[in-house]
Amino acid sequence: MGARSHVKHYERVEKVRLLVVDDDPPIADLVATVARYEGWDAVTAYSGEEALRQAAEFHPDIVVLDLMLPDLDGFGVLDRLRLSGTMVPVVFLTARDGVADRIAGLTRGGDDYLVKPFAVEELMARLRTVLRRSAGPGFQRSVLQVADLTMDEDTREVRRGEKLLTLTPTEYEVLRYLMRKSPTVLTKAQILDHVWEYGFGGRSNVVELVVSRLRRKLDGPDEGADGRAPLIHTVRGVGYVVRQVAG
Amino acid sequence: MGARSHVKHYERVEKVRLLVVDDDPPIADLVATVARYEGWDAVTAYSGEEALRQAAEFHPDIVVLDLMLPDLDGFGVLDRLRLSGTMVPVVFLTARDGVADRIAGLTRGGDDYLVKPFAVEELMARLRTVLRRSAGPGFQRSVLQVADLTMDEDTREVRRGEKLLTLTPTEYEVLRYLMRKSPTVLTKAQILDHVWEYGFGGRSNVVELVVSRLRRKLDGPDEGADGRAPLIHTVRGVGYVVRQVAG
DNA sequence: GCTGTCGTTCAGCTGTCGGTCAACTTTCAA
DNA sequence: TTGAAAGTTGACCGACAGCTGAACGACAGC
Repeated sequence: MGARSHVKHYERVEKVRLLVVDDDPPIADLVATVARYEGWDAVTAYSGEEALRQAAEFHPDIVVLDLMLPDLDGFGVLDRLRLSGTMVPVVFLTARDGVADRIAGLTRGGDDYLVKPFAVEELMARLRTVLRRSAGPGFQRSVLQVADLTMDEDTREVRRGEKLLTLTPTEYEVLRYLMRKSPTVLTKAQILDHVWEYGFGGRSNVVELVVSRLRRKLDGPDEGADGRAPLIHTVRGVGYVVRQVAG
Repeated sequence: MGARSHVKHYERVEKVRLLVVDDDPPIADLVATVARYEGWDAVTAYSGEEALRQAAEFHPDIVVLDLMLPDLDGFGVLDRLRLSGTMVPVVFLTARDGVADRIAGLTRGGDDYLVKPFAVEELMARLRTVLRRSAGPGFQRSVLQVADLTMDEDTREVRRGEKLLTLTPTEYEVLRYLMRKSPTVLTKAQILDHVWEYGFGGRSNVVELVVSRLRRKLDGPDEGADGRAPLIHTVRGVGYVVRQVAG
């Protein structure tokens, strides 16, 4: 990745060790693959017992834990993890209309949760946040910056120069992904795969549409007067990229 | 958290050392996790004997002590702690309809108590208060401030500018949590998990409702005349945040 | 026991968001 | 030069998150 020098947050020296627990192998593998692609060490477990074994052997820094497991459920796994003395932070996965009430309480200790189906970038962002927070007090803010465009991932403030921008959730996610990968060119398929929930059927011009709306907010509605130099560039036949100069 | 300069209270240089004693591991771990999340050093003990051992080794600055313990009960632990000469402050945990009267005498020395089930923010607030008090006479007031909104955690006075506001307990807790974490955006789940008692099932629009009432009290009922610039902002799809400028 | 306060549930309303569609523009190759 | 493919954007609308009035039950103070 190399081009991450613009990401001014706490960077671990050693690889992050991630344990993914989900009884649905494709999901577990998807998450593990994305994490490895980010440079992390990732292992998977498809059951509660396997998860406990892996946790004991692998000593993960963070765990992604599905609540719905064949043998021991997510809460059981968590209890036994805690009983064994480990304080490893956990991000839970849960079905949308599943046990909504049982979700209450999951964000108390700095852990977090996500409903399925989730978007991969969303999950990775939560994992990074939880890791940063659990790294101790005085942890660094995570601020992405490209040219005069800044994004504070804690306050969700996005600024072009001094001007504060108001982005919708989707716009925010797309821009974050583009900024994080800047100055790499991303295909529309990549953006779709990372920002939208896995299993999103509609393949249309959603990405183009969101980019269009983003450009208007970033550069100003009027090209001439208020307009600044565009930051999101189209690479025809390939995709989009955020960087200062045209490419 | 870097951006906590608006919290004008006594800040320790070294980490606070907390010992949590509860025979229910999930509860003890919950408290320990939250404390670590706040940047404290925390250890747990699941029995009276273990508590005494930990106290001798770990030299905590403060102790959270459940009264109901398998071997030695909370009073016993306290007695032996005091016999060993330590004056470490203690915050007791007790069942709701437990021995409320016997507790009363215990809170003399600057100690405090809380009935189970409690809300984690409530517990952390008490711990901070007790710590501040035990830091000696002439301890600093803890006053939270965001823009012209101030909250005195000792007197529970909340002011918008000069105007004194009257908040209900729940409103006070929600606002305190929001102010303490300002300018970070908090999800409704986080607020629910931290301000309400653990084990609170009600997964509804309580948070929205409290925020709605808070806004009316903070900004004035009438948007135009008496109305001030809103301080609590909705971040659609995410949660709420308290800060001066719109986000 | 009565009364007022507080917290919660419920339900209706409203505005926002995100997606589809289609018309329009730009780019590029033949 | 011209046509097709790729990209852009305006118009539209269904779904739903969030807001709030109303009502109710629990509880504390008198």
